[in-house]
Amino acid sequence: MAIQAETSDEWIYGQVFSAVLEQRLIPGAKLKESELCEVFGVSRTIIRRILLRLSLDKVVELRPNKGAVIATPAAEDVRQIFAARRLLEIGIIDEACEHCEAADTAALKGIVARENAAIQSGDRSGAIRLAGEFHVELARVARNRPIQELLRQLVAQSSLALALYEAPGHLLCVDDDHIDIITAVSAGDAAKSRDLMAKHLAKAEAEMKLEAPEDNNDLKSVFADVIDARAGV
Amino acid sequence: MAIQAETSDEWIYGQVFSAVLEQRLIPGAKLKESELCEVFGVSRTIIRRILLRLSLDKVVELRPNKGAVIATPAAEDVRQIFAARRLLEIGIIDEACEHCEAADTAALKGIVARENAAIQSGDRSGAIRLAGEFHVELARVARNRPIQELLRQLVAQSSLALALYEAPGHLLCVDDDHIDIITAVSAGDAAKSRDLMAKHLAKAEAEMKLEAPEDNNDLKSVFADVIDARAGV
DNA sequence: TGTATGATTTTCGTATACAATTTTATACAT
DNA sequence: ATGTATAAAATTGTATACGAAAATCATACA
Repeated sequence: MAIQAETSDEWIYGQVFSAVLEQRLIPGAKLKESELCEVFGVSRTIIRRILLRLSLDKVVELRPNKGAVIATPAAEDVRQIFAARRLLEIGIIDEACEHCEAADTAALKGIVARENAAIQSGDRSGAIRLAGEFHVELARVARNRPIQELLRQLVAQSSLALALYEAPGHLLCVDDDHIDIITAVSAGDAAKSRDLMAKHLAKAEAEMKLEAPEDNNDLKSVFADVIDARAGV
Repeated sequence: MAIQAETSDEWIYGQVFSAVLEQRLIPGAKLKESELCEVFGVSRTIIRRILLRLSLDKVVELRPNKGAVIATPAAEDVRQIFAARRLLEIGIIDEACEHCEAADTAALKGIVARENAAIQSGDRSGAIRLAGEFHVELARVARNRPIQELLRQLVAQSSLALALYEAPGHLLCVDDDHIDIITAVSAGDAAKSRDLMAKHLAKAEAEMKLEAPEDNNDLKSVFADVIDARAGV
C-alpha cells in the first residue's frame, strides 16, 4: 500500500493527536512549546503553527500568554458535537447512496478492514482514527467537500471526547455497524442507510458516560479512597 | 454600543476579509507577506498566522513556496457550500424556534437593523458581513456551538463566492427575508421558519451566476468588446 | 524578432534572538 | 504556620536573520 507523502506539519499534528487518542495526553495536559520542539526536532515556529491548527480544531485550547493545553470538552459540548454530527451525517446519506460507486464501496471497505485490523492488534489510536475516517469518507462519497471538511473537525472533537468520557480501560470491539452501513449505502437504500446511521451515532454517544457531573470539583468524592483510608486507620 | 475589544489578529483578519468583500482584493490576487507587514505594521510572524487562518477558512489559498492568493472557488464548490448551508441551517431551525427567547429576538433584530443601515449607507462590506452574522447568530440561538462555528466558516466562504459570482455592480437592496425569519422563529413556528429559510437560501444562491463556465479562459468572450471594435473599424 | 539560458532579485520557509508575561522560589511579616 | 511581597527562572509573544526556492530580468544566440 502506497503511503501518502505527508508533510512534516501533518505528521506532527497526527502524532500529537494520536497521543490524545491513546490517552497519553489527557485533557488539561500542558503542551510546552520547547518540549515539543525537542521531541520533534523542529523550531517553535513549526510547533506554534501546529498548536494553532489544533486549537482551531478544538483539540487544544490556546490560553494567551499561558500556553496550550489539551481541550476539555464539557458533557454539554459533546452532546452538541453529536447533534451536529447527526445533522450532517444523516443529511448526506441520500447523496451518498446516490453517488456511491464501486470504487467508493471499495474505499469504504478498505477503511473498515484496516479499522478491524487495528482493533484486533490493540492499536487503539489507529482504531479510533480509522473509525473517524470512515465517517469522513462517507461525506466524500456524498460528493460534498465542505461537509467532508466540517465533519473532519467534528470527528476530531468526537475522538477527543471519546478519550475523555469513555471508561479508560474500555476495550474496542469489532461490530458490524460500519459494514452494514456500507451495504445499505452501496445498495442505494437511503431509508435503511439513514436508519442505520442514526442508530450507530446514538450508540456511539450512549457509550460515553455523559451523565456524570463534568466538574469534578467535589474533592470529597475525588479523594474518597483517601478519606476511607484515613477513616480505616 | 460597546465595541468588543478585538485582538490584533482578528482585526487584521477582518480587514483582509473586508477587502475581499469589497472586491478590492479579487480572487487570484496575490497576498505578499512583506506588503501586508507594511500595511498593518506587524512582522511576518503575525501575517503568516493570519494567512494560515484565512486558508483554513478557504478564503485564501496557500501554495507552498509560491505565496498566498485569494481563493477562487469553482461554481461546483459554491453549490456544495450552499448545500452544506441548507443542511445546517434548515436542520437547526427547530432548535432555534425552541430556544428563542426575548434576548435572542432582540439580538437578531439588532443585527438586521445594522445590516439595513449598512445597505442604505452603501457599506457593502458591512452589509455582507452582517448578513452572514445573522445566519451565524441563528445557530447560536439554536444553542449549538459547534454548528455555529461550522456555519461561520461556510458563511465566510459564501461571502467570498458572492464577491466572485455576483455581478460587480450589483446593488445590495433591503428585503424582508431576515425579518420574516425572525418573526417566525420568535413565534416558535418551526414549519414556517423552515420554509422561509429554505426559500431565502435558494434565493441567495440563485442570485449568483453559477451557470457561467467558471474557467474564463475563453479570451474571445472576455475581449468581445475589443473584437467588436476591430470589426467595426 | 523570438527563444533559451543564466544571473539577479524577490519572496517564502525555518530558526533564532529579544521582549513581555507568567510562573516558581525565597524571604519576610503577621 | 500561613500569607504576602519580592526576586529569579521559565515560558510565551513578536521581530528579525538567514537559507532555500521561485520569479524576474538581462543577455546571448538562433
